Amino acid sequence: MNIGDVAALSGLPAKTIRYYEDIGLVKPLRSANGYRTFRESDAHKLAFLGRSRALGFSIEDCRNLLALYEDEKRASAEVKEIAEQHLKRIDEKIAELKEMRATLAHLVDACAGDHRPDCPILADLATKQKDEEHLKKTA
Amino acid sequence: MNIGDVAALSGLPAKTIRYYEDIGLVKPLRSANGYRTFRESDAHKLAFLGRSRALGFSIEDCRNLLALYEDEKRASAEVKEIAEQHLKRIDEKIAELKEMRATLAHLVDACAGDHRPDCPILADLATKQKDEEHLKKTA
DNA sequence: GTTGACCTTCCAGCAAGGGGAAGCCCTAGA
DNA sequence: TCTAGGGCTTCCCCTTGCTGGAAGGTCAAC
Repeated sequence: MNIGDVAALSGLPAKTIRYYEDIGLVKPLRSANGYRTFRESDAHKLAFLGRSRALGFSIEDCRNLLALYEDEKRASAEVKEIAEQHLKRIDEKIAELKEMRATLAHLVDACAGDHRPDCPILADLATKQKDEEHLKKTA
Repeated sequence: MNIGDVAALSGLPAKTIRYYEDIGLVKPLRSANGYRTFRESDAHKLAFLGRSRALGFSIEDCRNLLALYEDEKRASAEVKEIAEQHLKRIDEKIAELKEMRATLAHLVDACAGDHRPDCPILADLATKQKDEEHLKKTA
């Protein structure tokens, strides 16, 4: 298989596949003309990577997951550990975004959004920075 | 004020402040020895930027917000528009993360996490990529 | 033989800074 | 007066995970 074929199969852009070779995630063979030649197992790995990435795993996580996947003697605990860590990071990110969202929604609500210059959003952005310290100190 | 002072005031690292000057967000003066000299208004802007960034606005959003902030004749509608767009992006991101989270939590739950190699997480990562297409085609 | 679709490598860049080197500047203390 | 230290400067590379483009080789079809 050439890179185009495996790209179509895995759903990954050819550029991404070359990059994955670059960083050692896959090791396709080369044919006489210099083209990359992918085996079934390479296509399989790439699909695995695509799926892992889609779940938000970092490249380093993917590398570890792939190694575990290929290790017949792995302990599922190792896989679970990686997944749980990632789950935790996702939860943290969600919490962070929700907090932003709450503040922002509040401000958007308070803003008239008309032709006048008065704007609670700008007022908040302009004043909070010192008030926060103030509040902490005086609280 | 030197950069260290304004860094302490705004809570931004000196590196970040230099970067913000680089990309034209602030324009501190220079004293004879080459040191940056920040006015009150610069400190104010930097705090504004810090707060905007903390709410997740992109640098370009920040640039626009800052311009509106300084424009006495702005329409609050313009500010609101930027904030609403950002709110929308946050909501999309949260939705995306929640979907990842759901899948991942499901898999983690199903995994024994012991010394045995059998692992639903790996099984899922290994098979979903083609099944998905399959499902779409055969559905 | 010549298009046009592939494929190759390399270089540059995105966001939004962080790390660290090499080298001024300024002040305080012995 | 010298020296140590801390702060400041510029510069360039590193990060994550790719993406785009330029310059050029290859291959199958017409």
